[in-house]
Amino acid sequence: MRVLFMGTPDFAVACLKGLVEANYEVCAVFTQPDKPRGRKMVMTPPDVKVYAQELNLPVYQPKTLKDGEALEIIKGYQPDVIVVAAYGKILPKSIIDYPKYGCINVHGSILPKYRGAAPIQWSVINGDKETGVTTMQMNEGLDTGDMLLIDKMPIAIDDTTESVFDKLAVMGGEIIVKTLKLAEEGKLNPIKQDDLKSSYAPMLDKSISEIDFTKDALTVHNLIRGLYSWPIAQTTFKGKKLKVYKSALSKLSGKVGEVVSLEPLTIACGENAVEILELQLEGKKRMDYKSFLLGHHIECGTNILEV
RNA sequence: CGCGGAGUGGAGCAGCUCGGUAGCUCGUCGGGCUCAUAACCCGAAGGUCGUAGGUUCAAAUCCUGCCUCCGCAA
Repeated sequence: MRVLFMGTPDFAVACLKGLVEANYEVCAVFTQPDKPRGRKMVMTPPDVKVYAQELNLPVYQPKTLKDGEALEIIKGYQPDVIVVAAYGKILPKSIIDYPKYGCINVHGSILPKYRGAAPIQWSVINGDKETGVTTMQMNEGLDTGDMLLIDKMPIAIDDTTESVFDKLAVMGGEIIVKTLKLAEEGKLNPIKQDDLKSSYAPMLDKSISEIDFTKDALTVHNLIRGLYSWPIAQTTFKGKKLKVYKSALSKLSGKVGEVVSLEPLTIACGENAVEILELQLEGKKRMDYKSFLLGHHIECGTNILEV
């Protein structure tokens, strides 16, 4: 089975890796164009490109798939199936319909929940106890294709978006191989998505990263771990941005924003409190709460929102 | 040249405005107290103050270049 792969970030790398290690013939890889990143705007290639080049696979980074050019390239490889994982571009019908087995997408949620760009992030932010990966037969809609296989896993209270990503990526690499195998054997059983149960998980942006301590501790904690490792939940301390990298739930309580313990640093929320374990003040390095307290002697009872 | 913050013993910070031989909290090491301790008491080690120059009798502190880290913006 000739596979053409499309994907961009590390999540997609795991899928590609799964295919390669299962000895599928990956004929070519499509990924997003290199983009400038970081403070110095250095052009950085997507993770998938780096990995594909290690394997000496041909890599294509078209700006768009909508002109006929991409389709021509694809036709040149005559793939039996196109596997898409976190590619970040909409595929036109002409491409979706081209391969014998169509286009199969690996999605980081239990569809139809969390269609869209950031399913994993939102499942953590919302405090879901379970998530998973779904493979689907792509159609023209946004993650609306018929579901092929689903694999589930629990989300622990101390999981972060990053840790869930890692686990789901591995599962993604496995489920896509299973899916292709069943496809070849004609044993797939596509199931229509129930649109009424669907939800949308839009790309994250920094506008939601401000911590609202009036919410209950669990909500705050979910935001912190859901935004890890990007864009990181934040609050304000002495007029400067304070990013919170890691937190845990505390049984203590107090007025909103009040420091109720220093061991560890614990801030009261609308209900209960969160332990702030790792943080970073604007202009400073990321550090644990202990180091932070050495340089900023804060006392119990201080309202962190008012200093 | 996108905007801004920062580089001070192992860690986190103060000192820099008003130049004059380095301080705080913690850690480390030694000793003491204690049934015991991450608690307490006494003592010790450890710093070319990012780097290269300049001004000066004298610079962590003022001026200039460079390096590195970080926040914002992209």
